[in-house]
Amino acid sequence: MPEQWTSETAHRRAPAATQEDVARELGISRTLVSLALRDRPGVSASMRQRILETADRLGYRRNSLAAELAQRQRTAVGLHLLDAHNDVYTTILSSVQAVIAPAGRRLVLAVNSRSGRDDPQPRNTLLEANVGVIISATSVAPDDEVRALNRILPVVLVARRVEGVDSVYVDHDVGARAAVEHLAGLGHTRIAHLTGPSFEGHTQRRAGYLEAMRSLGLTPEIATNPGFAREEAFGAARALLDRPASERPTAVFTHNDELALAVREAAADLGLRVPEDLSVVGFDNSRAAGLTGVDLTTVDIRGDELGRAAAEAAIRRLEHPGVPPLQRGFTPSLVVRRSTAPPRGV
Amino acid sequence: MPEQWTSETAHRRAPAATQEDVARELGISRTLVSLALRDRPGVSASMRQRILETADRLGYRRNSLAAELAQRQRTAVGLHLLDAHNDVYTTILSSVQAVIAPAGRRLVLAVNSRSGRDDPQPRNTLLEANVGVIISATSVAPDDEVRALNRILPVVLVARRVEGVDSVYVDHDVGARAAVEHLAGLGHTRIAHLTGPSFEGHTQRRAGYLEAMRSLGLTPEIATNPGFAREEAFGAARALLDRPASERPTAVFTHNDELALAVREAAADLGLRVPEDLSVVGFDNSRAAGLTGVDLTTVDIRGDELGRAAAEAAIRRLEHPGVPPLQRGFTPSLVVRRSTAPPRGV
DNA sequence: CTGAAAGCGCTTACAG
DNA sequence: CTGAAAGCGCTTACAG
Repeated sequence: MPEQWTSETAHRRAPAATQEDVARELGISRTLVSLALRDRPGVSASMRQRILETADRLGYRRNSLAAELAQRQRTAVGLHLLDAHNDVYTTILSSVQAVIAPAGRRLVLAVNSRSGRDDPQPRNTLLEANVGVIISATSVAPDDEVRALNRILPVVLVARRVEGVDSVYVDHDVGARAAVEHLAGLGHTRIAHLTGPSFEGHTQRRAGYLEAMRSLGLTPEIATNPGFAREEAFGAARALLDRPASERPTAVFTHNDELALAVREAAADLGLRVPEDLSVVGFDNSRAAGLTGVDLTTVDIRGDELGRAAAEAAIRRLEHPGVPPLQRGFTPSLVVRRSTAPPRGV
Repeated sequence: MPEQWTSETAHRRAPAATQEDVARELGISRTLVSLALRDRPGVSASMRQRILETADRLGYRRNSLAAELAQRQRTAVGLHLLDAHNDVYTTILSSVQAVIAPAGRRLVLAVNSRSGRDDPQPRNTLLEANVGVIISATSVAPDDEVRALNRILPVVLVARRVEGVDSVYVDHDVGARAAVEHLAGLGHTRIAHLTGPSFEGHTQRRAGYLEAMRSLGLTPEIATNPGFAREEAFGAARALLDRPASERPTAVFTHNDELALAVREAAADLGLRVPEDLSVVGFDNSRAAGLTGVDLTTVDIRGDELGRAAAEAAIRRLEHPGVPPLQRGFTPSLVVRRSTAPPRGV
């Protein structure tokens, strides 16, 4: 602290009171204070009462970090998010919070600095923050790395499945197939897929698309975008659509809703109407997809159930470290809204 | 830990290596290890090299919580959010992260359990998590409580101004005035305001509305919704619109974009088109407002600048505890999109 | 019921 | 350049 501030006592804060302070005030031992504050047996009712009052009067706040250190425990939950802008992650975040907070645990958050890229920093922050478990809602690391991390600190995977690691997963391929079949059922044949970067945890949607196209006897076309965020997908989306009507796909199925939003924008930019000129199906059923005026047909991964289940799995892992890995699957379902229709001339 | 897991060694994790382990391995003192690991002077180059290698080999991870305790420092940043579903908060969250993470600090997150209500838990969690500063993006507590908290632990307010407390604020009344004047300029006279619960930090928008209406010689009408979230505002929005055309407001200005979204939905439900039958102006310029198909006219509070500025203020406060309170204002600006038009018959 | 002591993983004077 | 000791705020055996 620089010398020049030393005189500004107005903004100085008194150091927080500790158990030591409470004990000294009462002329008793720290042990008693600790016990009383945590409502543990071994303190007389009257003494407990006096301790509580004094603690209150002194403005005592428990330092839960010191407590954890002393207890050789890790009670905090780390949450690793790929991208805080995508509201699927936000939904997951708040449903995780909805379970973690009432359980009296703290949530340490780490977000990748750049969407759609791997980034070692969040993981390190979480490891050093002494969390007891990491909920990972980012499918960017290879399976082996996930397993390696899981050997150091328990990991709970969200929307992804890795053998040997707690996984609250989604059958992405089932969802992708439903999307393609919906489109084909409408009469589309030129159904393109806009995908994101090829991380190991992210290939299932594309695989489902390919498989569905193949089994329907249709020719797949895949365009790849370097990231997962809407803002950086406009170019790829436009490139996909900017060609003669006879060659242009009549429907686009995207890796996630963010990319679908970009496709809608690109379509609007090219004067194509959705769904009259172009059908669009997203993935995730993010909050944005359901907005009046957006009305995006999409595959619902039930982000809030996923988040809740992940948080519960995290707490379970913390309470029973030795329990076998959880593998809990959710089946996604197609939500048909207004961004899909039969192609022109059908 | 229950007895039955004791045998499941497969899922056991070895306790993390400590500086002590590294020191023992090398037959040196902990001091040296600590110094070398933090790149401090006082260790020979060769010894430092050996320490780093050994630490690496042992999979040593610094326990930054223990380090903070020993350093009598609080380096973590707490972020208190009102509602993780509203994407203004999400925007703030990610811009805060964008500053905090590169600074090597950890972010502890606390979110109110129920939107639009006061909730003591997040504050307590943050206090016990030993954060050094709380960035508060929730205007729900009275000014005095904010000051009281600020006396215990430095607070940085987002989108709100309280004297004596670091504030990265917005002139909400200026924004409200701009919204009303825009509407009046289009020819509207029956301009209603849909507001949220009356917390002390939340009255400026309404005050700006009232003042603008008064100075334009128009009769204000205020409807109150019990919360700030879209999901719980449909009823109030519908009640506001469900009356004969001659008595119905031709324009609604809402406390935030979430409420504006609810108004749009209620309008659609009643068969009213936006903007032909009803103009809607929101507040915040959330991500949703800018989506193609939503195109909401709104007041931009520059959530990302706000978040960044708040995070910088937080770091400044941590580094220079005695510095006088920051009061940094942002002027909001109206973003005209497609949800506003002249009223029918003008 | 109450207290003295040791320890969690780390850092910081203080000696040598 | 290196190490022994004390301490951060807390908890946990262990005695009395």
